[in-house]
Amino acid sequence: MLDNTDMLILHELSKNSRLTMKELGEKVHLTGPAVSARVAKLEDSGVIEGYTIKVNQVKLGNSIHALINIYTKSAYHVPYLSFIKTSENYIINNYKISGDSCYLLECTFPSNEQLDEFLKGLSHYVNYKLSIVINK
Amino acid sequence: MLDNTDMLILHELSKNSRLTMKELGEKVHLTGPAVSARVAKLEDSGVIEGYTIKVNQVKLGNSIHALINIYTKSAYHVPYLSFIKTSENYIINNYKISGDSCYLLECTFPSNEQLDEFLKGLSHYVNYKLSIVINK
DNA sequence: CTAACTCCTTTCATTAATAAAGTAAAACGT
DNA sequence: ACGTTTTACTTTATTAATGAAAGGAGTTAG
Repeated sequence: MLDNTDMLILHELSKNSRLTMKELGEKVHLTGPAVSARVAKLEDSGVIEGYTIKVNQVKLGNSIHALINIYTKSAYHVPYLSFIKTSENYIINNYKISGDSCYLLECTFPSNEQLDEFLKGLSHYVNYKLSIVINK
Repeated sequence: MLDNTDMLILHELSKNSRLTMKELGEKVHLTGPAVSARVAKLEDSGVIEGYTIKVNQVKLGNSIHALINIYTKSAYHVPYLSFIKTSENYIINNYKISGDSCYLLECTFPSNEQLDEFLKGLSHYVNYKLSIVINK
């Protein structure tokens, strides 16, 4: 399915997805058109889901990175799920998980005020346990 | 510092970081060179930290997405940190966090065998609580 | 009022992307 | 074993984007 060259391509594009096909080709020892065809295949097969940027949230003013374990009070999760949709700008990920809690919610906030506001709303729907990311 | 156009640029590049400057310019109502200069500024200021791809880990054969709460036995974290460096291929993120546990470790594995192997090694250095991502 | 600065557009030369054609090797069926 | 098809690549040529340079409009400061 995927050979070593494909893995190299994924590795290089993970490091820099704005490489030109020519540059990428040089890194994996192929010509531009050849590597371009491989990348198109990786896109079509869904291995490459998209191209994106890493944004420094702190420089955007979002200095608080929070991980919130969610414990739904009832088996009915819809109220929680629609609540976090209304706060989409803060949400990075919402993982449904096995184990202790039902979800792990990853968010960023500009300050404790917005975090507090968010938690106030959240507490209407679920119980939670808050962790703050200190590093990495 | 950042105006509305910059935010639009970040939004569009988050959706697709391989847009040409011309295409990006059309989306934010600027010419190619103008938007190119703004993007260069965002890079220089560190707001844009890099360009990357979203890879479908399942299609890569990594069907298990694990979140592991780490409880270090001693205050000395180095053995744990060097252990996860030896298993770098599985690791996505290692967050140092406040709250109950010391770290939240995010990893992917091809199968339970590799996960089991990893946990066996991990248990020499720390206590842990394992969660598996079911969705999103 | 002018000078300096910022932010943009336009133009143009350079460079990359893309489509098309051709080649070589591998896989397939008979 | 043979010809056919497929796959993966290179080369070439056209089209399109990038990037540098020049210039203009609006803003700020002296």
